[in-house]
Amino acid sequence: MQPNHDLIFKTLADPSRRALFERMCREGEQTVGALTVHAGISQPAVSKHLGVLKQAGLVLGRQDGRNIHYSAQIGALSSLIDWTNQMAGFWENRFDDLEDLLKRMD
Amino acid sequence: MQPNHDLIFKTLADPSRRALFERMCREGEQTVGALTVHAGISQPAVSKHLGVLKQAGLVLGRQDGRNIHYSAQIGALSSLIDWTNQMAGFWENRFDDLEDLLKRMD
DNA sequence: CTAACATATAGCTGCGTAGTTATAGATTGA
DNA sequence: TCAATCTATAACTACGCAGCTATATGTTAG
Repeated sequence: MQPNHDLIFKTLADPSRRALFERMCREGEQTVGALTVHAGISQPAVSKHLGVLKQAGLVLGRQDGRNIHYSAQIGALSSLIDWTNQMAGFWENRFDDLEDLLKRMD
Repeated sequence: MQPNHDLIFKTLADPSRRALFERMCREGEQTVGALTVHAGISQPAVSKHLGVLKQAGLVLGRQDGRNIHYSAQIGALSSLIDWTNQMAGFWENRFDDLEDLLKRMD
């Protein structure tokens, strides 16, 4: 699990892509066709977005005949959570340092 | 606190911008000049990024003479945390539903 | 085998934006 | 007031990429 924060952020920065991911989180496995119906964009556009999501590890495809069922891989969000926690950690450490400094100034 | 997920994701999707934000989280208030030294891009580019970060509420500027000290507003990340929790929530609910279904099938 | 269906790829177009240099605006010190 | 310093804005360029249509690939049904 490298810190591929860039890939995750860039992938989720697109609204269409985020909507696709959200739908899969809400409703589980979905075929490309089903996703296309609600996406408001063309099927090729959906396919391309799914490719990007897959590349980022956010989604997995399971072939079933001529359908492919895509599902959200919630674990891929850990990268996001890690980054956020890291930022919050830095934030707190700075206050801890300040506190220490103030204590030493008694 | 609207769900301006789009703004937050788009803002943090840029590596230069994320690096600036990270640095402010790590080291607290920084002047534009100090940030520019480590950013690897020109001062105008840094200024523009700071403008975008500010617009997204991720950063705040405090004027001090001819310097402006920018600081990370860690609270703005709550939008990100909310979204992640929401996704995880959907995920879990789907398993709960499945569990219920299986129970009713006894 | 063939037609119909499901998804992916190719090729193109337009827009958004990150970067640049040049310059303006603002603030301080002499 | 003038020069130096710090930051922001203007104007431009280049590139990435999201969207489209058309078509290829793959799969099942008949």
